[in-house]
Amino acid sequence: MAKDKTDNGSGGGNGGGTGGGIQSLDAALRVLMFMASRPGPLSLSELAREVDMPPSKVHRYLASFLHAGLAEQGGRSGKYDLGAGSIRLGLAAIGRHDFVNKPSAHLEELRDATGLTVLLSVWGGGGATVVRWERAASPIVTSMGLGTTLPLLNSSTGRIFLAYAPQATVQARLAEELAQAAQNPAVLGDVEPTRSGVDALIERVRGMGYATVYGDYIPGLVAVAAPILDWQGEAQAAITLIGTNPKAVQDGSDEIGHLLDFCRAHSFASVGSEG
Amino acid sequence: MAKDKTDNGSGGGNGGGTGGGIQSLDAALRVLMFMASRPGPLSLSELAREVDMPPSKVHRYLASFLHAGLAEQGGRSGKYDLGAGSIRLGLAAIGRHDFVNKPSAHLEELRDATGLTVLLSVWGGGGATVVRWERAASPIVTSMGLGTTLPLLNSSTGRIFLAYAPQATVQARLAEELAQAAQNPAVLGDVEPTRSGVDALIERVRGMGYATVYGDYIPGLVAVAAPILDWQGEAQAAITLIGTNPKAVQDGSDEIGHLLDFCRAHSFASVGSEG
DNA sequence: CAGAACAATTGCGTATCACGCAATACGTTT
DNA sequence: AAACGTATTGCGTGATACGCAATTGTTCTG
Repeated sequence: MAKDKTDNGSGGGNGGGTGGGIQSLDAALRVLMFMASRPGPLSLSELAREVDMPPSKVHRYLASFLHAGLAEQGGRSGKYDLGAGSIRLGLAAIGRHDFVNKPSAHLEELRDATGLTVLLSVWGGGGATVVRWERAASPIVTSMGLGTTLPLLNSSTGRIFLAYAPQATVQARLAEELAQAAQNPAVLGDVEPTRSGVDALIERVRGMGYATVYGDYIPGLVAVAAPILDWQGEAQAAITLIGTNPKAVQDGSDEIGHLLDFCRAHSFASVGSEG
Repeated sequence: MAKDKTDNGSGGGNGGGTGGGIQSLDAALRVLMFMASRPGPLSLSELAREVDMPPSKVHRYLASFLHAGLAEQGGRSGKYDLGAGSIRLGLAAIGRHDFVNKPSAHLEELRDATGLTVLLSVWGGGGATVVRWERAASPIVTSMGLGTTLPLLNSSTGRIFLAYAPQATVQARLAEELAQAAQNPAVLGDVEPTRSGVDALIERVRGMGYATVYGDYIPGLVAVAAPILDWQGEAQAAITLIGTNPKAVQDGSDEIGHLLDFCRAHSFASVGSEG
């Protein structure tokens, strides 16, 4: 009895768009992922407006996120941001990917072989993010470190993802940087801030299998980066060498040879032309 | 108004443990964070047993996680694991994390819990530099303040960086202090000013997870310091407690317990062995 | 310093929906 | 082929998440 009230078949699963999930959880996770898509903290009202939900609803989601440590609330302003729990979650997820795990154990060897600072970056959160690094002895004073997000166009690391990551992945960031570069064309020495200029850059990088910059991102520093490719030939990670001596990153240098050997050893596809 | 029927206060908010969150979301996030705490994929039944929930409940949570990309389902066995969305979320959080400002907001609590002066230092400018501090009630007159650079060998703060910062970082400073100590061996009470003496010190600090000094740097003051570690196990900052009572910094004291709790809460690696 | 304007938070009732149970589909083992 | 264990899916109902609106807290303004 009391059967006729169930006209929608909602209880528990549903046959609709989500495909068997929980509606409130889907809504909550949409809020969480939206927070991840934004560069910084958000106020409750901003967040509620952007995800098109009542503030009280979002507030209760946030209370649960706070409790789980996935989000944190900034002191005075009361703005919300991702928290330490999100970092733990992300590190756990990163730690399971062989494309990060395998190389990171050997970064030290690469540093010793080249004498340069070594970075391992992955794409996420709207940019190339440094997740491992090994410092060289030479005192490189910079604000860079673990967690740094590198630009797409004027860092060697970014250029690797530009050339070897799926277009859809980098598109949003590319549009941003192109718009920004249109106002400051000077910062991009060797690239035209246009669609065709970018295509030419991609061709150039793919042809070489690596990317170099000479003080474009940080004056006085030179860098060279190469991709770690999965079976589809897409970049899962990038390895970057950073130093001060331009000769170290010139075509055909021993350092680049070591870098390419390293990336080849940890890739499931070859960097060259054939697939 | 003021109906007396509100005995549980369940609707919307609740007055219980979570503090205003959503129960189903709390449960779902417990599942997610549990997955993060495990090294690899888990089957539905394992997961359900471990978090003590019915499998069907967990299954619906996982369906939502799948849609959000936070989890993925392994092809053959149907096991569940963290997905690309977790990486995106984590990288977004990593990019915003600040190893200085996040702990700074809670230094006051540590001071109140211990009754000691609290310092937060980072490595910069060629040495351990004090960037935050909370003065305790007892007036400790010293020439120390913001921007003070602490010695590597005979301050507890310096010893933390000696033991937990990359060798390349502290190398130059270490050479300086060793050369200086060779002329004045007296100032280093418990350490031989030799390479092997330093190695023994490092081992000692790492074994304990913290470092103490008794008036070595400033006569009449005792100090204990512990590291805040990033996910590579390297020190990003050091927290130091300073007082006058030697008993406060003796092994097993409450003050050291609070210090270690504090550092653990702000670290992404454990001080014990290494990660 | 008072008051207004705005944002964040919290009660409350009700319609909704997530939960538990049990049946089914799926895959692997004997 | 049969049997077992696991993942998945309907279903009804009681718990509960939602929207609304009152309230508190905080910042701007006169």
